[in-house]
Amino acid sequence: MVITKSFNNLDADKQKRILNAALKEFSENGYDKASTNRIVKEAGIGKGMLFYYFKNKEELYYYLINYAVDMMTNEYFSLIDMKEPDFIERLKKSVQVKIAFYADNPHVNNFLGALFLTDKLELSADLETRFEEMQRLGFSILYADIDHSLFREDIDVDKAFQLIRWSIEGYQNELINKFKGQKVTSIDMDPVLEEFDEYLNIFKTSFYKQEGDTQ
Amino acid sequence: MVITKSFNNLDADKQKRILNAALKEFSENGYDKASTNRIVKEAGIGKGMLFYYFKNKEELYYYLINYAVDMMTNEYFSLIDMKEPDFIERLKKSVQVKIAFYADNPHVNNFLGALFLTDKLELSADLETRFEEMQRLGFSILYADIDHSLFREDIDVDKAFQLIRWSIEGYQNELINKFKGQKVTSIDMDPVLEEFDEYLNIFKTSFYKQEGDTQ
DNA sequence: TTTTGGTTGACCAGAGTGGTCTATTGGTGG
DNA sequence: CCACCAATAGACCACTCTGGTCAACCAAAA
Repeated sequence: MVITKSFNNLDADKQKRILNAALKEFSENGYDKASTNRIVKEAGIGKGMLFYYFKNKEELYYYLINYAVDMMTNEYFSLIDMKEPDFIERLKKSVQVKIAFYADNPHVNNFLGALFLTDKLELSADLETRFEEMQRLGFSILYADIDHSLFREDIDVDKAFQLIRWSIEGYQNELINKFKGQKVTSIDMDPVLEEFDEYLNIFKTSFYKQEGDTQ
Repeated sequence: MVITKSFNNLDADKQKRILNAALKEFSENGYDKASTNRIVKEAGIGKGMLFYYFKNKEELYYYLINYAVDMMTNEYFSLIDMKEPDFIERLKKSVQVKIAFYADNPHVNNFLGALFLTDKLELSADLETRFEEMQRLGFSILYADIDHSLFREDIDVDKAFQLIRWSIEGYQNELINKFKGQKVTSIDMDPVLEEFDEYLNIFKTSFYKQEGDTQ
């Protein structure tokens, strides 16, 4: 990564404004159709500055990939308790972390998601391995050292993992759609988390061994 | 809807090529950023023809909305067996219908999905009501006359519906991603449907009353 | 031979593209 | 007070792409 010293010396707020604007633009339109004009307008800076901070569109894009991967690993993954052996409990906590992360970085997830769907052939080898490492890390953070014995004997645990994960994703998307346009910080999360718990408890009562079950 | 007689008299293949190209372009880029140039290239027709068939971009878009809603109601919803009282069984069948529908109309779902997320303020009142009716129909096709008594007493049936629906959506997305770029017709669906059944059977064993349960 | 419906792509004005550069600001050191 | 310099804005550049038009062409019918 080239220096971009000038950008790194900016006050944190401005940095974030620019990065969020750029992440949003790229994740919504893809590399080619992303517009630097829209980025500077959204970020509230002059056109010249973007190319003062980053030598061109491409370098900005690479910077964003590094940034997004860093944020994901340091501000999200690292906060999840991998000691928790109960899959559903671990998920409950990870979702709370995710909400806080999303409030600060509303576009990092979408950006990385779009990057995942993109043909990565054109990425530098270094970036690609970093990205793949991040994916592996995300995987193990969800599944490593999970206590399989909590699940009923008559259901396939790996498939159950998937079902639970997909359900959470679906619930998330529904929330994002429902609260579209509202500031995350302005939303009262308590009833949301409560409802979320109810959903997960259904999985607990139906996928887990119940007290009194013959082992 | 304006006549567009010239377009309706085209042979069915060409119509479909044009409609599919347009549906794809609009669903991937939204109305403003959709390009008529890309549509005609993808459809394999001259630029002039598009504006010979449709008077302008806007009319094409409205035609597509009508078309997509029609297809959805007549070629998809109408083929689903609403007599089946078992929620999961009904879903199993509806997914098979959906796969066949998707093979013929790979972009209708995405187009309507994008339309749903769009701010519908700008749509004509007529189109909007048609669209909403379609949504209501889709809802009742899934949920009407479902036998709730199949479910265990200790879980919230409506929430269970959601969990199952989200799981199916997640599985679908995974498939779409996995087979991205391949022609749907070239895919061997048997193992897919088998795996799909296994997932749904997990729900059956865990959400439904089991034989021997005290009622 | 003329007419007619279908078809193409060159072409248009205007908007948008990534990127450059000049002019200006405000602060700092001498 | 001057000289310097990093930071900043946005007018501007050549170029591409936009939705839409239109003259020319073609095959078949009359």
